[in-house]
Amino acid sequence: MHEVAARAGVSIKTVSNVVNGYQYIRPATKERVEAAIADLGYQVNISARNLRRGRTGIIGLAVPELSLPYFAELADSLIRAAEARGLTVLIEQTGAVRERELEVLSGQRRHLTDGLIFSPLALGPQDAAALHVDFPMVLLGERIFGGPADHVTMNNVEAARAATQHLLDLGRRRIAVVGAHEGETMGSAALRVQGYRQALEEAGLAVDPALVGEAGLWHRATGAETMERLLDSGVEIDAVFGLNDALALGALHVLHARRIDVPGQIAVIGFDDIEETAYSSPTLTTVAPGREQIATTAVDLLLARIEEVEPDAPFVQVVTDFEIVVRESTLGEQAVAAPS
Amino acid sequence: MHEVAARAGVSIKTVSNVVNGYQYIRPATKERVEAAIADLGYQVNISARNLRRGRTGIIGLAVPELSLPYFAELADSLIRAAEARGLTVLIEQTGAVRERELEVLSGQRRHLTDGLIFSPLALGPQDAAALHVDFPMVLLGERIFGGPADHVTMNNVEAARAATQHLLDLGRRRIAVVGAHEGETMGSAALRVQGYRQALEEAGLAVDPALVGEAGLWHRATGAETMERLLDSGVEIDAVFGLNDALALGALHVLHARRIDVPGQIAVIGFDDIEETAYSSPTLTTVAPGREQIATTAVDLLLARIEEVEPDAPFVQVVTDFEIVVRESTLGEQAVAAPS
DNA sequence: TTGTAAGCGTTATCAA
DNA sequence: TTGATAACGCTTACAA
Repeated sequence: MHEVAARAGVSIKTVSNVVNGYQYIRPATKERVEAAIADLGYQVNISARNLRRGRTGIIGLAVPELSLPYFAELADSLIRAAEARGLTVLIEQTGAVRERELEVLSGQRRHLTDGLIFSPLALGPQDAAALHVDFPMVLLGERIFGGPADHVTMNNVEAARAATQHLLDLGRRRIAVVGAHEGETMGSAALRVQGYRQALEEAGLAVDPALVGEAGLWHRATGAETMERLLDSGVEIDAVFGLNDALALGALHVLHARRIDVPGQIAVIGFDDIEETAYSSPTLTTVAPGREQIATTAVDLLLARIEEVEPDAPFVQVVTDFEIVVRESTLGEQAVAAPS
Repeated sequence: MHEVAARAGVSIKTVSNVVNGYQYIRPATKERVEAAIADLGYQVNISARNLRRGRTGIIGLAVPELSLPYFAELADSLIRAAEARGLTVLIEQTGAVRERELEVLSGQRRHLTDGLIFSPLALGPQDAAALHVDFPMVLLGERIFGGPADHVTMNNVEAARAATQHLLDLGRRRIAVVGAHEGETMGSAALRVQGYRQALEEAGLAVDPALVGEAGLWHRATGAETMERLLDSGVEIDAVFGLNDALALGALHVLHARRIDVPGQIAVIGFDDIEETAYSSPTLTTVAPGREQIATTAVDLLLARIEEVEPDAPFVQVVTDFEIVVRESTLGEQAVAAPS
């Protein structure tokens, strides 16, 4: 910057002003400075700017793992939303491990970022205190209620109720769940099972515990295992509600391997609307949670906190929309137009 | 840091020494400083350190998009590898758009990072000059040859030859390709088609141009479209080589929709070994490129450049191993043990 | 409209 | 083994 100033015959302050688009600069001066910048190929040193400004323009994104398609697609949307607002995203993977999720809240990386978008999966009620952080943070997902931070979530209960209702409307009565977390009272699993129960009760059906399959991790592999356990138990099943798409796709895999017709014998619905669901065989009916809306809302909320638009605004909870996307796994192959 | 120094009764230099694990500190002094750090909950200011050290501890990762499972899984591995070496990863999405790929090489973000791992998809021979950058960079993929940077790649020709050979070994003779890029002479598409041709020629078979299906983007949707075009053309086909898994899965989707038995009528093989291939119906035979090896190699190469272990070391090209993973889409359902 | 000078929180140099 | 002091490159009062 000194070199640029010398070459343009001005002070470094003026160079700084030009670089930062300060208004009151004589056009001639500005031109000279810009010429000097171009000649020397000067670029501002971001570290120095960060130090002085106390901001980095980077926001952290903490997710379980990018190899889970839902989080990969979410990260994609968040990166785009952040970029549109001049922010860069630093991704941290927690592996859904409690210790790592706690680290995210206190770690060194927080000094590198202006704020954090955090999708916790392992934190429990006992960790509520750790969420009282002194930096801007937006929580994603359903893990925390009344949390001490802005929070973007969807109406899980209602969405799960609608998904179950969709199966009931098709005449299914023996609807199994894949992915329940026994003993949990908060988090996506608990809420979605709650919606499932509600729908059944409203239809005047009892909830058969034998139909509720546990799966700790929500991966394809655990979905497959749970589906096998359910089938092996001999319980009667005419539909499956996978609490996320990965679980549902794992279940679909097992049903295919056992030559069980989907949706003829068993209809399947998932949750998340990851891209893969439009291409599986059969294609998977699922709940679309409005990923873009979640991403832009989260970034906007975080940016408002970072810029202290309203310093003492109370923490908000934004509930996003959802939609049931009907595909072959519940309606059959004739009824749904193939994509592509 | 000043406060810590005051509390411990030492100079800030000593605090700095303790923080950085400098060797020659009297244990008593060290203890006092550490106590003061704990009391005050002090944490070093990374921006200041970056400014002074001229390094940020962040490396950039530029990929087309995270919603493509291959790149999501690659990013996952790279983030883990970087973390194990004390580095943080900043992800940039280029959307496989040439302008954005060029931006990555010159953009402001480069000042935020110590180096770049770059997986270009759109740059062509005319952009070779832009790759002469003055910061540490490691290239991934097959887009550039003799590039002016370290380069991690796999033997695409050989891998594609092996994939085609696998189909030939099964007795298939009318092997279609999905994903070719006409007119291109470098890049994964060209190399993989080359391997395909080699295998056919070695088997004494002619290459039928009608069997080579174009697909610009390597997504499920384009794979589906290309498969439909091939089928509609009426050309005889008994096997399909998807140049990546997304294309192959898109093709699989169309074959399923048209009630064409896989692998009975048409066998299918993909390329990349994304997780989804182990759960599709049928599961997909594919080429596994050794993702972990690619990730750790890339990070190690980059770190060596950043740390200038050997300042003038010539650029290296590391060729990673591959393996054919045989699943139902070529062998049938009886022959392969199901996962889970 | 532009310049001067202070200071952001570290680390590096060199002396003690 | 430790301390004083000078950078690192920028932004920002404040002054001119």
